[in-house]
Amino acid sequence: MSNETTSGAASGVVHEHIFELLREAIISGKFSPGSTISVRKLATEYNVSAMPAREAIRRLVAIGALEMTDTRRIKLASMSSGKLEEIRIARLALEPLLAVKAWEKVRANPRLKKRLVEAMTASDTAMDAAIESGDATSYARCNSDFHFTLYRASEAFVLLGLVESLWLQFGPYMRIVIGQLGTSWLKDDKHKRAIEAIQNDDPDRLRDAISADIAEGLANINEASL
Amino acid sequence: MSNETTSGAASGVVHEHIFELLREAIISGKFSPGSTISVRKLATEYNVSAMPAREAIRRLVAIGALEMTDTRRIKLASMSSGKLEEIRIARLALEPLLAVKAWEKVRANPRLKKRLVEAMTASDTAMDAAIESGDATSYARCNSDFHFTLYRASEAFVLLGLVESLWLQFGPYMRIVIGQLGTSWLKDDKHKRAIEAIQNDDPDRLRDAISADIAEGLANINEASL
DNA sequence: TGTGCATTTTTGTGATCACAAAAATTGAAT
DNA sequence: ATTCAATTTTTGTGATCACAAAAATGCACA
Repeated sequence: MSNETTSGAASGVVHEHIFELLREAIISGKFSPGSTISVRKLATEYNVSAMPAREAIRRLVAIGALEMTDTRRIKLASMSSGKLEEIRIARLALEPLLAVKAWEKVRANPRLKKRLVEAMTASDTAMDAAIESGDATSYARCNSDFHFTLYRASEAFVLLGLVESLWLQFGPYMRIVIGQLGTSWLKDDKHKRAIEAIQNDDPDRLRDAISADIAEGLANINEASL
Repeated sequence: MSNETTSGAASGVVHEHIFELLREAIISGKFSPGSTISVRKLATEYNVSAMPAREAIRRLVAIGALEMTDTRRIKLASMSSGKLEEIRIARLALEPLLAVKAWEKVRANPRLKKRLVEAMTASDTAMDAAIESGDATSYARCNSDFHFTLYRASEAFVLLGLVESLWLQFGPYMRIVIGQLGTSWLKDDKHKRAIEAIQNDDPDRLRDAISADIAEGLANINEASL
């Protein structure tokens, strides 16, 4: 009964829809690292059969967002100081590049540039609101939105895929830190600096702002949770 | 009739075995970019049922080694000059880092260092033989072995995953170029420089050797196939 | 010989069942 | 109340079937 999901599958194929839902849940921090995920539980939760859940999980394992234990149980990717250091290095190597590439894409087209700046500002404003109201989940999503709005503008989809993989790996832990410490200590001046750098066509300043944001964010995880 | 494969699945789980076989086939260039891959054909070829083939394909699509067309057909990841440029940037950003990390790991331990140098030398020697005999497939595999022998020594598995994804994307096209032009024009002095740099504890020279090797290899693809 | 339509085959996807192994639960004995 | 063995449940994996859509093939017609 009811092959199609009751909510009406967004993208034609069910397992891709489940993948997106699960991905969003991970980024937003709706799973705590200890919790276990299983094919049948996921299928029940999203009201689909086992196959789409299996395929979604398989994809997320493939890109490092989920892990399989030695006994083939599924859980969020574990974290360690070494892994976090690797993520720091990789993000610092890739994300400033993506940011500058995005700026290069919109640089010559005032309309595009205006649209990008507006979208980034919108995410940043929403993030401020999330900080104000202490909503950690909303903060995590807005922060992700801010960065990927910028990065997507680069149209560099290979690099984008690598960076998405990294975000899925540290995202849940960022969320936990915020959950523990609250949002009052968060600042987003790096984001505002990045927006200004794009407006002023200053790639060096953009690079620095993104680098500083990455370093600060991951340092928080390192201090608080390890 | 024989659930277990007649050859006795190497790693306990069938779909992982198929994944490794398919991965190896892609790296070695056993698929031409035009050729189509399908669940049932793959299953028949490796004498397994459809499920393990599906899961292996799903994983390789997730990491960018395979692509799905708009009509959900499966093929090798396509290539373009823009994509190749992205791969170049990402490789130059990540692989020299991995190489230096590997050197840092073995630096203090003469036994480890000796073992690494010997393994790299072995791959390099085998690659020379492949160039000599004009065996493009063997060359592709040896070249991959050389780099990943080094990178694996870093024990930086997050970075390693990113780089593996990149190699699976450009690997087939490197193989094609070699197939078209033969192996006589290939040099591997960059590899020998990398080995010497490790022996002499010269990370700057190691970084440069790896960077030069990447730049040269990808430039060849760019010139020959696009 | 070339062209367009109809038929057949191939293919990705979803659903369901079986099975072994791991985890969770139960319950009895001390 | 605690411990440990026995039982039950959960879980990943493999196998198989159905279905719709796309690709390939065949064939008649010009």
